[in-house]
Amino acid sequence: MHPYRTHTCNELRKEDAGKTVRLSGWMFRLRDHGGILFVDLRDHYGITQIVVHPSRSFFGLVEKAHLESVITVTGEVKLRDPETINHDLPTGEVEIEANELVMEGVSGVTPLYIPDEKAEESEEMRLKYRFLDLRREKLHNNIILRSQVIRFLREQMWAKGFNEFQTPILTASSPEGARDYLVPSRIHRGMFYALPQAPQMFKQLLMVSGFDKYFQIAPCFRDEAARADRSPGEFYQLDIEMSYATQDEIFAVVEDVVGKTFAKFSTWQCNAAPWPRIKYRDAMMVYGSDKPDLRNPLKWFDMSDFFRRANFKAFAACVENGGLVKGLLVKGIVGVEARQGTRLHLLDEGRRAEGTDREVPLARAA
RNA sequence: GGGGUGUUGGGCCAGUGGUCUACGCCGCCGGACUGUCGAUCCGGUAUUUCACGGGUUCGAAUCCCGUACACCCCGCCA
Repeated sequence: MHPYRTHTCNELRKEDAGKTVRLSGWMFRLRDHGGILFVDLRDHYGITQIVVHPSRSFFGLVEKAHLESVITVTGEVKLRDPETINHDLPTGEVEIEANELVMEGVSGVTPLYIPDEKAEESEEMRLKYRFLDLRREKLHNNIILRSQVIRFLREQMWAKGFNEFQTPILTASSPEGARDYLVPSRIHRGMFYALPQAPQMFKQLLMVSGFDKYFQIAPCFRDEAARADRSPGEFYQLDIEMSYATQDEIFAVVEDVVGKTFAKFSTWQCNAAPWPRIKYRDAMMVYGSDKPDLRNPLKWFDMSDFFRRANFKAFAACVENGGLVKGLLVKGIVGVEARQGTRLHLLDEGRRAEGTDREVPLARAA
């Protein structure tokens, strides 16, 4: 018999009843009834209930063990009585009656309580004990999701005939917008490598060498400040390059790959291809941004004609000098004081993360 | 770089200048219990202490100033 396991913790079903099996995993939960112990044994795949009877030599060992200790259990797969079936577990129709038990790794009391999925420890605590936080189902699944998304992106790009290339990490600074990360060189004293902000130069080198269609899940490094939705330092992007392609052909590839990826991994609604196309000038005029968030219902209206004739010289002068005066239509604020300089907090229907509501001027000159 | 908010026992948090010898939940420890699955029930637990330093006050977790750290926003991010 394999020294650690014959099955994973998400494998055994009622058809396996009667088999002698061996499982290894973490003690996720312990229910101590004095005369009988129930251990929820957890591994990457799932949870299986282990039953320990008081006649077993290791009964006391399990009873006193801290959660998250790692054990190997050998025993018989037993059908559960109908009234004790746990319908929340795929393995809930069976349990393992432990006959042998090896304590592989004794755990101390963990600073995070792993079974509590609703816990909201500070970011500092969760990062300090990252190896514990990642044991929790939600974060564990996030890591798996990322793996699957990246695999799916690769499969689609390969299927479309793109070649995947790696490009150097230690390189020279290129004239892009962000600050570079620098790595001191031992060979060239006093000199530094820069980490690539994007694979731009290498990608172009490959294209002029005739490789026709390129993609990379490209690591990018930019030494810029973090944000709530933006980790500092590094990120990965699906980088695509095509030869002899029209703009619409490139859009079609992106719409297909990104659309299918969201359809496969997300329950969020994604536009069917072709996606709405917004000209740069229109985006800037209507949304004030070249990357507008279309969930935000507020649009800028051109009020230049009105203010040209209005009695407010600052705005009228702006229009006379070729500028624009624009306004937002904000409903439900009648009675709110709107003297010059007042700004409104627009909560945007609660979509934004807490504390990130933005201040928007009622009117502005541009 | 600028601004805002916050920091309370192992974790999450409550806490109007005196009723704080600081509440609750979780954890943890001890006890009971042979069918639970967030087990249950009983009892206990935590440098008289509220990030640190100083100040106001008869009296500070609570008010003021400074420092440190954290988070968020702006700047920044082709």
